[in-house]
Amino acid sequence: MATMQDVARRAQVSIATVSFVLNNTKPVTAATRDRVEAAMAELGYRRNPAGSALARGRTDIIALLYPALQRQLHATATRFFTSAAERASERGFSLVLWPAANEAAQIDELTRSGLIDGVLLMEVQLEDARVDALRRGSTPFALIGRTQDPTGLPFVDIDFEQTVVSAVEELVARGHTDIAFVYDHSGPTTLHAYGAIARASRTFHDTLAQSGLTGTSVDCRENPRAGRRLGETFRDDFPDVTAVLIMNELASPGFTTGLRRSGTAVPEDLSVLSIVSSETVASMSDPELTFMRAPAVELGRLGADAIIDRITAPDSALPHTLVPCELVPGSTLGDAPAR
Amino acid sequence: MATMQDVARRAQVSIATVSFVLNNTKPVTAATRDRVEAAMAELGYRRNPAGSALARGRTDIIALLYPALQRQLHATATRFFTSAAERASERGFSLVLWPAANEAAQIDELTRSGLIDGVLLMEVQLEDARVDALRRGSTPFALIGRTQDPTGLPFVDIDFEQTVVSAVEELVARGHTDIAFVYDHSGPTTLHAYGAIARASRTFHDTLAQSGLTGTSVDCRENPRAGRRLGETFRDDFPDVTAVLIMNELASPGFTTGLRRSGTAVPEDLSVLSIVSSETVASMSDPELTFMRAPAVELGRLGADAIIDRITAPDSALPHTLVPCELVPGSTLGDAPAR
DNA sequence: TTGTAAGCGTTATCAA
DNA sequence: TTGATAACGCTTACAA
Repeated sequence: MATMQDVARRAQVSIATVSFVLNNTKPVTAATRDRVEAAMAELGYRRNPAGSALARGRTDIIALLYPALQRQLHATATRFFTSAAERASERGFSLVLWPAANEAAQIDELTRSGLIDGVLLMEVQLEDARVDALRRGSTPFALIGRTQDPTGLPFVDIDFEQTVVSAVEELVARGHTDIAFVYDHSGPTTLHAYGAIARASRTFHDTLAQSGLTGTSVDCRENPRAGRRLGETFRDDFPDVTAVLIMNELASPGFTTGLRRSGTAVPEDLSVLSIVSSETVASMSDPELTFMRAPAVELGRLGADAIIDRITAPDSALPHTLVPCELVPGSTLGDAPAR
Repeated sequence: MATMQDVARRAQVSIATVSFVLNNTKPVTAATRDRVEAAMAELGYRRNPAGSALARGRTDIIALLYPALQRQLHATATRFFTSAAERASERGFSLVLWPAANEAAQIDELTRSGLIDGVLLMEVQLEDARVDALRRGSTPFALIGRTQDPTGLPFVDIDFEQTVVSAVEELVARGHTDIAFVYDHSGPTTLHAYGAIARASRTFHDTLAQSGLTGTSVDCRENPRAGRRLGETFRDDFPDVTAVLIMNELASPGFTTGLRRSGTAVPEDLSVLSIVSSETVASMSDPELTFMRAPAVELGRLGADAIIDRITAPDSALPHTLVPCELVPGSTLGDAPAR
């Protein structure tokens, strides 16, 4: 493994000069530059990141923290990741998924180690101990998601409010007046405390209230079987509901299965609109779900930009970016049945 | 951020002594050890990995290379990852998902950088340029998967041969004599050249041949819609087939949907057995798929052990471990219809 | 424009 | 049992 010293020797220059051409950090005559580059090529030289990190105090590595060990890494989340990684790479950083760092203590550990330059946090909860840990520390960070009060925090997030408003408007425009909102109500081990759920749910009720309507909240765990069970008894349990907003990607295909099995016609008897979902899962359902696509690719890019900006320009304005989901037509949305 | 020097000063010992207690690398009197540990605690000292890496020439970081930027990170793959990460952490290593290193050149880049101690490779193809690159280099590596001829390579993999044999036996025992095997035949951008497909397909035909039967290969892209289209015309296109072995997790729920839509009763008219799949996806199907579960958790652990053994004991025997999938009952397997 | 040399934080050898 | 000290590979004033 060739070192800078080797390159310098071969190019007959000092080690400093090699560094200058490698990093474009000082002007170098074309001739010397050529010699150095030739030497690097011949030796197959690669900068040793450990040495570089030690000298610069930076590693150009960003950790994406996702509770993958506890929660399932679902289709949408993986898109965030790949998109963010791609963007980071464009900007000269490596973004890696760090699975073993999802409690406050582990975050302390990771950030104080100096191994990484910044942290991108996913699956943020309304009250999130990890965010507190990051705040206390000095490692730059950004959130994909938001806490209860994200003032003073750099974040990018899905615009759940706007998404739900659009979704409800869509349903109301089609004449629906009795609408249910399905999501996982269970404790903080799943989505309960996640900002996503909290914001969407509140907006759902607020928006309906403004139209003089009231909505129903329905609980459903995040797996296809729970969705199916819900679907099977839905008509009996909620006879007046004509449209369902479901924010539970994993349960959604099961839900339509359950409806079909119990003889509930979709969308004739019941419209279903899945929000914050993806093509892959929506097309597993029968009929294919009309859904609102999570802007995973865009948010991934924005998230990467957010954390990299924090690192490279700590004084820049904090990003507070919200991106709504976009409606993708399917076969589960219809007009309210006549009464 | 406290350094060793700070700790040494505070504990009134030399920096070397601090290193000895930190790494348990030389005997130290209980008294001094206590002083040092106290100092570390008081200062909240953490070892700086960059310095350590530079001095030791090791980082204790393992990169899991998965073509996540090209292929979708599916449910089963994420289980591999989380399981491997957990095991690595138990053994004192960090295993991170490295998205931007899936071509030979990038692998050179990554391994020569010295940033990581080892590489765990997923989605291995029969002829895999990445494996060649790793062979040429000196970075320890292990495969989750196999090339055409894996002799001399450390690997753990699904026992596709055994899995398919069991699957076929199951179907034959139920009287099926006309069996189709569904998978994605398309080019190397998807599974085509992956060992998984090649091995399973060959075994499928061999096993049937031994029973004096012949099987049919059927092409289907890896997405739910392709599965559905296939299902919709399956009866017409393959009127004699009574059982389907499908190795295409993403397409499988769509396939049952297509069958149902075209009036093909499962399992009365057609049995379906999905191999190398997972609970999550199998239960999205209606009826729920009988499937053979990919041993993701076990293989993840074994993969982590494999690469860590290569790093810590380069002379140990090369692992050649195969683990078959296990049958999980569902509702899509039945006896062959009487003729 | 290029070179010298002092760090960056650890590890590990060699003495004491 | 402990302490000096020379690496490890790179960056970056400061000098020339």
